[in-house]
Amino acid sequence: METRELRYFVAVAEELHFGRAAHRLGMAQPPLSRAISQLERRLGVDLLHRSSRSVALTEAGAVLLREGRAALDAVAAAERRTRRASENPGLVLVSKAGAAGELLPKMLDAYAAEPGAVPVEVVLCGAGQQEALLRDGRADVALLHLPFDSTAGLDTEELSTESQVLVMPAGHELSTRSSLRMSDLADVPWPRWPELDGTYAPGPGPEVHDATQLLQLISLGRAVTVLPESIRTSLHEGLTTVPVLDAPLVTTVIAWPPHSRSLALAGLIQAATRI
Amino acid sequence: METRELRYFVAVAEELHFGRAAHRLGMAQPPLSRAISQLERRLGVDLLHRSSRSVALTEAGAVLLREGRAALDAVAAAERRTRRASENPGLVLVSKAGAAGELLPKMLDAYAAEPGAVPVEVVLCGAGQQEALLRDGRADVALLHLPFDSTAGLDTEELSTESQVLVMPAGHELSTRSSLRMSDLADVPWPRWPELDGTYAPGPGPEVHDATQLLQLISLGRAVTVLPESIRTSLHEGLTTVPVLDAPLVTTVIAWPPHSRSLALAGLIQAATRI
DNA sequence: GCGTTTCCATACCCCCACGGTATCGCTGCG
DNA sequence: CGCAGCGATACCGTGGGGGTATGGAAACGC
Repeated sequence: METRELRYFVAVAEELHFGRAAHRLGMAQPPLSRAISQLERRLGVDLLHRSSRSVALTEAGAVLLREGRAALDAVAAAERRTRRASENPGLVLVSKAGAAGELLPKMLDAYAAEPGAVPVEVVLCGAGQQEALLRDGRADVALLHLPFDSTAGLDTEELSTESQVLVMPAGHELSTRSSLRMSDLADVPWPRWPELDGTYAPGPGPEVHDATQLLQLISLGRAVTVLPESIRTSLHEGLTTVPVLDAPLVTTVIAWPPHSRSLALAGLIQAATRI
Repeated sequence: METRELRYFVAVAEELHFGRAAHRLGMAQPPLSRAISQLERRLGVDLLHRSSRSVALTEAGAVLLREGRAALDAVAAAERRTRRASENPGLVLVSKAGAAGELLPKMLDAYAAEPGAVPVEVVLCGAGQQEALLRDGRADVALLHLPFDSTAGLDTEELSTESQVLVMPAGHELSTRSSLRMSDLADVPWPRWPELDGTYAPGPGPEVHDATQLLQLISLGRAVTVLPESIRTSLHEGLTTVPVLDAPLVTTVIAWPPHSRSLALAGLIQAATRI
């Protein structure tokens, strides 16, 4: 199967419309129709139920859509990483903006001090995007925070585990407590983070899209939230924290695509786990 | 990048010889040379150091070899799974021969009792092959045993954790002990399992390639070994076990490729975790 | 109910890119 | 210095991928 065929099929399967898919692919509709039927004939599998009015996926077609997307991602990642490897011998590390605390600089310093260390470019992105960046080859390695991020399909090493604290303005009614439980926070509206598609789920809390914005909202008394305790080192005045005893523990892991353990990456991982 | 180009490059990168690579690909050498230089020109990256006498990978070439293999695997898996989905709506589960104990039949029964369950084909294979079967699409889901198997690049759910026991013939000198420590076994020669390539590492222990063979060797007094305690339910007479207190705990997990969570697979995973 | 619109499939043509053969040019070796 | 080995280049033929025009079936409007 050629990637061209996969691209064609994925386009048709997503649009469920040969005309639109052909337009998206920058080609005419008839060759696209032919390409898909050839693919079906070569696989010996019906991928689409067609009537002259509508197109629908068969069971097998749904499988090929899922698997084909992953395969196309893998090909794109191969190309991107190859290009990056030639123009820049370094690594690209991705982390959530504002979430890395002191671990990240320590790790980078420790790695930079090693013989044979390569430059590490740090990319900060929104929550939930790290996986996509790793999968399609724009990044080599990521810092993830369990249990929030998923490590599906990645190799990982645990770096640290920490408890969580409630972050609030200094004058907040809960700021005098020495510790809290989740039940104390039952009726607090949580800030809402964007979904993968960039939209927000409905709810009472304020919409936020990065940690800076969140901390500013907290300063203004418009929000409170529970964050890993390492956030305390980067809080400005006017904010205070109280431990939340039964909040889930947050584990920071370093994660990378399983097949891509280059020498440089192995060094960085090793440096990270030694901290 | 087309898969054809990737196949060509991988062949050349593995052979480091255009003539042999072309032969392996069933084509003549000149079009292969051209295809590779075109690929290099299109990527804008030198993949190979060539002299008229020898070929060597550049840094970027090494990256493309790694990533390209993974991408080709993904494409092959997409094709295989699609074909399987059309001719057979079931799932293929792979487990190490003799390692699944009672968990596997329980799991299959629990799943089969569910509404909408599909047939599950069980494939038993040698140690360390499950990952390859999952990666290239010949299987949908696997039972793995940590810490022996690696779950790199897979999604997993823990099913059970058990301690390990020493398995030996009934008359063995250690069989009268109520428990053991690893230090008691320091000078016991371990049976040797095949490596990924099918060869055996040198060493004093007997060579084995499946659990049946191993148990027979133990019956004959030619070997002893440490196995998860669930093995006890399937031991025939003449073999006995003693707990090894400080042997690593064995966790059985169910594992699947991260992007392939079909409805049927989700059902099987759920049934498995409920046990 | 018939024209119209909206799709996907078919028919036909063209061109390019892929693969083949022949050959060159470089290099290490006897 | 000649030869053998190997990759690159030159040139050619063909198959297949893409284009346009058109067919044909199904939903929709009046």
